[in-house]
Amino acid sequence: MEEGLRERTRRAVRAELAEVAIGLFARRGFDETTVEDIAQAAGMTKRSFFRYFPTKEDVVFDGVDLTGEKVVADIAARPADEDPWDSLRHVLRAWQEEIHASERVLDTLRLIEATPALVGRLHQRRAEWRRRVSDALQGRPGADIDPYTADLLTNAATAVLDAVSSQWMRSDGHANRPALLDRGFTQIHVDLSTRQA
Amino acid sequence: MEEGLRERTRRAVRAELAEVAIGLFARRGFDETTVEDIAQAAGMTKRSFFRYFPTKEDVVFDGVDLTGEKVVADIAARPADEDPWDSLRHVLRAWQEEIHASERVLDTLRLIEATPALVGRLHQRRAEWRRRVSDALQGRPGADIDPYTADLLTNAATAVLDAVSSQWMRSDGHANRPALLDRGFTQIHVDLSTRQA
DNA sequence: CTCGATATGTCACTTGGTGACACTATAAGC
DNA sequence: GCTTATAGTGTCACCAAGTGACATATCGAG
Repeated sequence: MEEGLRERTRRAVRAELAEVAIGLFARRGFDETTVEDIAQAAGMTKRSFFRYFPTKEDVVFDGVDLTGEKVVADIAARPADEDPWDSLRHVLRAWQEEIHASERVLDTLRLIEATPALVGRLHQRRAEWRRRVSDALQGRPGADIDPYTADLLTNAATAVLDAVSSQWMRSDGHANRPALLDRGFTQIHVDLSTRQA
Repeated sequence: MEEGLRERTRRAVRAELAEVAIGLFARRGFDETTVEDIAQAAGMTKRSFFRYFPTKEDVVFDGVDLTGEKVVADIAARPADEDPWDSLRHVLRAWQEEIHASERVLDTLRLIEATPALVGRLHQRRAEWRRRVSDALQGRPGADIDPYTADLLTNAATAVLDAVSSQWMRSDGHANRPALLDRGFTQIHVDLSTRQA
């Protein structure tokens, strides 16, 4: 039980740290804010900050986690005979609906877009995520998908995700993310025919 | 004319620096190699290294430049009434054929894949590149493409590119990049119907 | 030969990030 | 109530990536 308790308080500290950090970033900018600033504002040392987040960039992604254990698991849980493109659509749609409500996402995305280092970090995380999704697609029971096609599917899905985010920001957060996602998944088709090249 | 000359020697120095750096990275790893190591091996100071490359990461992308002014220009140069997806395919295919021959690309890609920092930097560069391509698509005379669709097209194209690279690495550089690209562009279709959501 | 631009070296500094060690508070066991 | 293990924190020293300022060397044009 101590395990759970510790985890809970740890998460609380992380959340507070993230809160404080985002605030400072929004006001002063990412590069202009030092880790020591954040730590001090949160009442701790620089060293302690790094006990909660591995890098300065990661504090931004705390709330808006795009890595999503959940997504990977959900893919695997989908009916095995479902078209993989549809599986991706369903899972990602559910995920979009979740974060659609969340406040702060818009600010966070703007911050990321305005900060090259954060763009890099985001895509780095997403690269890991994609590999796992791609594996999940291939690993489905009875799946007859070659690695190249699996990558194609996964990458195309993130292509839609990125376009959704861009459009959503263009609309100042007014656009409907799930609707945009649906539109993207409809506009893009992925053929599964392997025998071709 | 001095302009050109300076540019030429500058490029030579950059190339040498890149050569040396890649060599060290290959042997010792990216993180284990310090900028001072590189500089010293190339007969100069750490400070001078940074006069040729803005960051340690960038030295890796010197040869394999994925930013490609050229690609953007080529897009704009394509017949205005051509299907944008086909334009992308043609331009990227030509580009793939160019680098297909190039040695060192495989090593470089492996290095990138093995180094999170480089993955981040690669995608960061590519993000900038994509925005410009997307703009180019919309800017074509007579083009009736909304921003969302333009992003969708561009992102889908990079989705193919990424899948090609992955597959190519999986095959230890034996696979035919242009052929893979064609296959990807054929497997993925992008609808241009705007009126939908 | 002199002048002016450009490349380079030197030095000092900031910042992200890490390892080592000491200290404190808390919770469990006696 | 006292002891003791343990997690969280502070402190300090350190490395490496960049950056700005300034001095110096080099080299081509006049």
